[in-house]
Amino acid sequence: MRVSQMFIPTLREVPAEAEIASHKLMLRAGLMRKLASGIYSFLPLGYRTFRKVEQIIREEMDRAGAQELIMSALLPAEVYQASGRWDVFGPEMFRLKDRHNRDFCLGPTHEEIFTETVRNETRSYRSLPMTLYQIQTKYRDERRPRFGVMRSREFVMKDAYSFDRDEAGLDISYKKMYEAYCRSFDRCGLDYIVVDADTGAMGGSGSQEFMVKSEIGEAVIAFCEACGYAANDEKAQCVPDHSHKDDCCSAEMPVEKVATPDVRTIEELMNFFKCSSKEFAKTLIYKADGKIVAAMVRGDRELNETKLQNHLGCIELEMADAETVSSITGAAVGFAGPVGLKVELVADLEVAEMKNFVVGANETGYHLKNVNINRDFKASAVIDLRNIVEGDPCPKCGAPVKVAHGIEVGHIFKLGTKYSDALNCVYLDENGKENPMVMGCYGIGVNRTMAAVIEQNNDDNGIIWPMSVAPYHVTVVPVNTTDSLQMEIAEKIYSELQASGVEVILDDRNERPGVKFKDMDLIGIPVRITVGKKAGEGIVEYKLRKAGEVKEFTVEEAIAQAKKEVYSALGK
RNA sequence: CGGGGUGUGGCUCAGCUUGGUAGAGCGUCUGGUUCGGGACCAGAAGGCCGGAGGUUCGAAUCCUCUCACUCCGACCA
Repeated sequence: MRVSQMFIPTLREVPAEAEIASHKLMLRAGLMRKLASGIYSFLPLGYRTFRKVEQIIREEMDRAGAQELIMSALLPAEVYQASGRWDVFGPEMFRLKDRHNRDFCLGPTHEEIFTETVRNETRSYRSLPMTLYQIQTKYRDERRPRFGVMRSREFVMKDAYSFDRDEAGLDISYKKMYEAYCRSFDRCGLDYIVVDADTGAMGGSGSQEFMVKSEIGEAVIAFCEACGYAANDEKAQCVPDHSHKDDCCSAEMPVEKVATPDVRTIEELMNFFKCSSKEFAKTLIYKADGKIVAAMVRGDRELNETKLQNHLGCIELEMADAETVSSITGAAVGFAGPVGLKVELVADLEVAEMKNFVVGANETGYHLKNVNINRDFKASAVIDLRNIVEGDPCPKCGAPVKVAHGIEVGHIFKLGTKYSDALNCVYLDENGKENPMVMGCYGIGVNRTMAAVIEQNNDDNGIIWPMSVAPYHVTVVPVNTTDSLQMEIAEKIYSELQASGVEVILDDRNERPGVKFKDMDLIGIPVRITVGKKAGEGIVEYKLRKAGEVKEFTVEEAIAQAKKEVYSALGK
């Protein structure tokens, strides 16, 4: 295609709404435009890359034996009502009514629909195992759409569902998907890490997330370079720190009540007591499905709500409001403590290691000193409750872990029989006996994957597409379009590459060379062949977007090199 | 959902405090000079200043309401 004819509305300036590299670049390079908060249109260049990402995923799913189908985005309420998720989703779900006033929604995810479809059509053990997938648009009315296409309200997801006879079968299906995911993300040129994830309220026997390491990632991951352990922070286990065990003050001292007017936060306490935040224990009051519970972590730690939620087995967990806190503790917020508290109390492992620490006195303006677990209060459970932090010992090997942010591009999940039980999706075994199918579900965010590729592959000048997902492989840039010799050579390179199956564009715009170079760098075409001054000698310039240095080739050499470059990168 | 910020031509923004009938740069169009990293000259088009109401002789500017976008937080199968 000739650039003069193409719809590539590049921007010189960064639109004010964009914060992160991929969002800025997707707008500047003319890949997409915003329609409303969290809703985007893909323009031709962006859509080419989008389809390439999609196609890579499709090929790898097919290779793994999964079968593609497509379901409607517009779904009747009944299916979600049957699984109970019509209410669970709440305002996240886009809901609408048809002319008969029947409830519909725009599908936020499709577990129910797949389960129902398979239930209705499949009865025999002979049909299993089976994995189905679709690449389809999802709708979620996110509270806070963010970062362009990273967290949007309309997005395309590849979602796959496996149906097996038993757990052993699920393990095999799951492993195939794991491998397909690795291959997909490898082919997209992503640097990613697979982490153990929390299965949470979904139940199930295991779950992993594919994370692209990036500072802008919303997920926190802990990983160990020594043994390869990696987990989402919701899941990462914290090993208690025993280093305080042998401290000088190991003898339990008598409790002292200390007046601490207006000293509420950990920081204020540190100043008041002149000691480190490790000498305090925080008591946090939560509402778990309406029931009040207290949770304790060391003063310098953050409570991990997922861990608490899993322990309590509750659906909804939120911090209690100030009113509830004072009615439970009898004191203003900031003075809660475990001693004499009349609600269930869960303590972090570390709290059990602490001696003679400071807690709130459940009386406004007072704290208690020299408090000890078991002597002064009892916890209903002592479990891992806190967030892991950089340098904590790895739960597998003990080496210090690293903590990084990640973009979740894929999630694979062993569902077990949660949905098949709920929706009665069963098969008949050899003995004619009914068994629930054992399911797995597997998702990849296509738009998000595309954005993650940009996030990892860019510089000050723009995007640096890996060949596999570049909208075009090669761009031919005649420096001066009024020079007929330059144009002639450029046309020749263009048509020969095109004939060889290389996706090539010709920047025939009558613009100054600087404008064309800037634009081509911005849109990130991997190979640039510049036809300039030395056209008369049959010499052109050859430059890779990612490398920077310019090589001089004859026209034939340049064509051959470009073909080689493209073919080898695509594994042809 | 709580707290902040911003809405002025396609993009980036000024003007608002102290009301007087809308500006710059970039982009676009025309003509010309140019042609190796976002050129120059000349000319032109394009905005009921997010919307509604109010105050006023007069509102982009002040007041009220509302909508949208955005950031921080909470939340996130």
